[in-house]
Amino acid sequence: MIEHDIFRALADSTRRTIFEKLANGSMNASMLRQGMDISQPAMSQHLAVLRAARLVREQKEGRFVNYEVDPDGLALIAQWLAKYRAYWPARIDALKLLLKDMDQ
Amino acid sequence: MIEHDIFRALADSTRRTIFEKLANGSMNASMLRQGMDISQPAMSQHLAVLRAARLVREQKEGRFVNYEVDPDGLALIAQWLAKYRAYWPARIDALKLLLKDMDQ
DNA sequence: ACAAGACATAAGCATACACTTATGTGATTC
DNA sequence: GAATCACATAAGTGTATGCTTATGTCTTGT
Repeated sequence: MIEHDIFRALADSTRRTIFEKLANGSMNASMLRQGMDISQPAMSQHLAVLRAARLVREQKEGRFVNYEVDPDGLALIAQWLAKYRAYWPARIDALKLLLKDMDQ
Repeated sequence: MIEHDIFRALADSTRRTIFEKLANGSMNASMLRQGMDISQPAMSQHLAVLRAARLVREQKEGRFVNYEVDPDGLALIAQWLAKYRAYWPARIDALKLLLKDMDQ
């Protein structure tokens, strides 16, 4: 189940950090490691988990592998969230923000 | 970190099922167990995790404890998701629906 | 061709987690 | 007021998970 993979992938704070980094621009695994105090295999394993969850996708470039955010994963979260829209109170600032951003 | 609690809580399929049940109407723990093949302590522990993540809140009624969806948790997911709005493909129906609902 | 670099995979290990059984707590019923 | 019910908590256990070190694969540079 992809839904399970997504939430499991995001349950780890290191993977959330990696994802956030990629959201600010595509990077290869070595660049991602910079300033993260994480071994090369650990990074590779985290990226594999994020890939399985479709939160990230790879693009091989020679001996480098460029990683970028995969919109599919985010779309699936949005879909999951949309199921519960009946519970979103209109007052919540986060949602207003959301609305504003999507309006343009 | 509440963000961590939320994703960790949703990483478990049993807890997602519980949450989905509650989204269809408030229930106490015993009612939630029906048709779920889960022990009473296990249910209690799952509800504690969902509570810590602010995905669910309790309302004590005598010796019963009624559980309902807590919009705060959902709002926090929406907030998290909003950070990556640049990557949301415009085509996604779930998001369009979302937008429409929030517009009124 | 060979050395080195970028990354993936394998195997082992310590910790986290979801479950179990047992017990505790507070509210209701008889 | 004693038994029962609804639920929480404690303690123990097997499995999942995230890490490590070691090694493999493919590409690039010389």
